[in-house]
Amino acid sequence: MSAVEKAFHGLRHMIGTGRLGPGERIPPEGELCEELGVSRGSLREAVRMLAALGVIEPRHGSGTYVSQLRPEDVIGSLSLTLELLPLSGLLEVYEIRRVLEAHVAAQAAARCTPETVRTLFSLIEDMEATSDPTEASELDHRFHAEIARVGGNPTLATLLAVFRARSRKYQVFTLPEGPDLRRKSDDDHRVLATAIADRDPVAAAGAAQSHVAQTERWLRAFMPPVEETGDGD
Amino acid sequence: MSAVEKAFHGLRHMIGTGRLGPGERIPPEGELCEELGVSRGSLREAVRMLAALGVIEPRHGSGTYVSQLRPEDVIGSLSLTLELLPLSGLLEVYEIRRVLEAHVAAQAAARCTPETVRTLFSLIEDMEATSDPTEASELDHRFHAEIARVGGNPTLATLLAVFRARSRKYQVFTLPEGPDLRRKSDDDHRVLATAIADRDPVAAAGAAQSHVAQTERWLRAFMPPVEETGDGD
DNA sequence: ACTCGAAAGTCATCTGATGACTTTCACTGT
DNA sequence: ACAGTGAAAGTCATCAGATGACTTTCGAGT
Repeated sequence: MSAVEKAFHGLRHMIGTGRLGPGERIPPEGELCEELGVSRGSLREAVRMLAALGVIEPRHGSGTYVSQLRPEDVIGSLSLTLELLPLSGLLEVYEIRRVLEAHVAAQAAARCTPETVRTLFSLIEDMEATSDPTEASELDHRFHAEIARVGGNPTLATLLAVFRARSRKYQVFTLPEGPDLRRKSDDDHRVLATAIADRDPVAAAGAAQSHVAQTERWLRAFMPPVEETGDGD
Repeated sequence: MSAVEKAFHGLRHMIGTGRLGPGERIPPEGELCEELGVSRGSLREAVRMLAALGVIEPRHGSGTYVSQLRPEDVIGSLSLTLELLPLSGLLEVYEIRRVLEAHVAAQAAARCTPETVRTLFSLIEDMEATSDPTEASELDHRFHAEIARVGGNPTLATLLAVFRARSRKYQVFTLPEGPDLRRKSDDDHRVLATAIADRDPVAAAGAAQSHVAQTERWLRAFMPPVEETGDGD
């Protein structure tokens, strides 16, 4: 086993066995180097790996701390890499997103409060009122994030936020067809918000699913022509 | 921006813009250090971060290569960290797993072939025949993996495999109640496989969902008594 | 009791040197 | 001409030492 791997697994083991708990500060570099039997350079590389994965968090001048180890912490690390995926792979992600958006919509319908309804329709009105595609995209994000929040599962809400962030990079609303797409999108939002307000989980799930499916079709339409070069390695 | 961040974002940008494509070898450390304006140590830390995230892959003596950038590549990185989550956070993950297992079961029911049916029932028979909890757990994994594979979305199959790997760490089948749990689990499997064989997506989804929910209840029952200390930061 | 500054502790970075592994290619023997 | 062998170049892996930057702590002074 290489030195970096030794340090990486050693640290992971300390956290996994509870020797280092969430939020706790880990020993300084010098001590860990001695205990793990690696140089500072190798240890630092292992620390960076765990930091990239959302497990620990170095603070310059203070020390290195274990994260809270909530699912959101480690899922957030996906946001750094998901945007590197080619569009072809992204469509598989969309199938997952479609299923999960439908689920949170149904959950939100079952749990929604009058205040939630007010918030959702307020966001819709702002969305319909603005002409700035960037602002519209931002409001769209907040609309879906609110539904996910009401759904009651922070981990799932984070996961969907990561998926959406990737989609937003495409900025479909800035295309020549943008206004048409936005009109259709706004309609979808009203149907979805109404289903939630009616506390109708089945209708909400259906509306959310077809909304995501619509976005998926747009991306398909605007993605570069399919390359039939089998992606064999 | 720190030196490591500079290198990290620089590399990520090269990959994101296509200057470095999937499978391609990236320039040697020396060149990248000069181009990015950081020392070798800082560059190596950035490389390790991207490697931990499944984006690049260093090969000793040969060079460092961009991964294929399939969704599975980056999702696989979660398997290193998901097992560090405390059980409380894991239950949120279970809700996601439940929804997605139901979806792949329905998909599998819609797409299944006679060969799939044979494979599934063969696995079930092996599962019922063995008395070794570890082997049973392994067969259970293969059973669900086969369904996910037939579901047709490799990304989703990988994601579910990661979730299951975390659950298997608990080894519920080795508990005193293990035999009872296994009997119930085996029944669930037969119901699920039958629904798939009948090409009945609705029944398959329901069976998968209740199977996961059952596992979830077992974990809840065996998890340490709930700590009511509100987890506010 | 409060403010300020020095000192200690810790992470961040750079430089240089050496080792290990892979790949390439010229050389040698058949 | 061909195959096998071994040396050499290229590349990543690791270590060691020194310096800088930032945070926290604590004591002196007001």
